[in-house]
Amino acid sequence: MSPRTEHTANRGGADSEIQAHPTGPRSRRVHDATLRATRELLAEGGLAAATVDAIAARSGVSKATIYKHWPSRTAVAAEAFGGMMGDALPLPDTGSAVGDFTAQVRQVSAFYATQPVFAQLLASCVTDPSGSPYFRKFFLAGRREAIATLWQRAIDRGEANPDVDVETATDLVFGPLIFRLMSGHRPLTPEEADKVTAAALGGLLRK
Amino acid sequence: MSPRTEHTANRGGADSEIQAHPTGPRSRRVHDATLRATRELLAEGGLAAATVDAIAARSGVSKATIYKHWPSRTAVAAEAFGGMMGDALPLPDTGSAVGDFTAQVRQVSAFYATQPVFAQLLASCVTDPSGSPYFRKFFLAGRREAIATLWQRAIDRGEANPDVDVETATDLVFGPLIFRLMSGHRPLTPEEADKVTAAALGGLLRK
DNA sequence: TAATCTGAACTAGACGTTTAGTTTAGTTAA
DNA sequence: TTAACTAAACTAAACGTCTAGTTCAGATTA
Repeated sequence: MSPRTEHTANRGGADSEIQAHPTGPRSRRVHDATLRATRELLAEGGLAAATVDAIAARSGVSKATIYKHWPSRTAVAAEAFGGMMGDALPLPDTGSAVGDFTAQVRQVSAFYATQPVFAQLLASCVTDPSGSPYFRKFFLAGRREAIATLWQRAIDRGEANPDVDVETATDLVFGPLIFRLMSGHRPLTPEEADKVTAAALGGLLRK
Repeated sequence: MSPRTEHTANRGGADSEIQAHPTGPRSRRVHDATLRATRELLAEGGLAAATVDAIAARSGVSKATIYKHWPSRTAVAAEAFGGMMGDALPLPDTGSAVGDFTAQVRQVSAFYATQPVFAQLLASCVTDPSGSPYFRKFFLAGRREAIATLWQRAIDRGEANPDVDVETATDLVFGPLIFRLMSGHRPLTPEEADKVTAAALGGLLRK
């Protein structure tokens, strides 16, 4: 079940930070219309164009109702944009850890570089913490799952260092990309992606 | 010479993205007063408290003049806060690459975790690109220099992998911290910092 | 005198809230 | 079966509040 088509209200549990919202057939239509309009606006003009007024105007859903379903503009945008990342990033299966990680980091790097909305959303979560759970659920969760799969394969093959946990491994390969994305001190080219992957896999110290 | 006490206007060159500004004795006073007031406001209430009106009111410098010296609020805040990072992060010298890097990453991690302004500034640069050069000059440059020193030592001792360039090494150790800082998916504790350092130094693959 | 700064008003735009009234889905009861 | 009812959900529009950045006449100072 994709999170994008799930409309059941959330009442506690692992995702308790995600706001509960009405769930009837009317609400489902409203929910979908809001997300669709938001995706269009994000594609056209980035996060800045997806103001709540613009979303309301285009979707035909009133502002008051939008705020019944989401806690903030950032949350709406994160849920709306979230699915696009997973769709754009197929899970590689090259037969080796080096191949798998290299391919995945290149893909993610290219996605970041060509989709400014990603950086805008991440930045928005800093000033609007209510958006963070949405960002994690609809954006990061898929990436972390993908890496977990690659990692387990590498462990099974005896290629991965079992002293490293998968969370640390994930952050080690994606962290540098995020850093560059945010501060802009280095480009996000495929060559740079490969250098990061090689350094992460091989380590900084001499063997 | 510290960047914080440098008041010469910038006319082209490596920092050409930094805006030129008036340089006489009056301007120097104005410049300093603005930065001092901004630092106070940042310390008291984070970036949100350092509005341009508040900076003008506290410093006695008018808004119009502030905008003669900096291109945006983000730029003022980045220059104002920049120096505090270097001051808080002494360069370690433990005698080994593992020791040096572990110490430095722990320090930086603690700084990020306790200084919300850092994340706020980084986020602000995404929506206000004119702030990025200031952030890089007054924030990142010092960190990159520090790592360059540690890295050169490690190379000289034969500990570091010479196939990795210092830029990649820097991003590999700090990237994961930045990533966690922005998305909040993992805490920035000393234990986590050590795990990141160990993974970065040793690599993800089995030896 | 000529560059620089002040002060204050002004523009433009956003978020999120509120209010008053309407629509809908579903349930009860005749 | 069908009519009436109810509670939840939605709409529309205005409102309050905040902020970044601009403009300009006049005072200050190097």
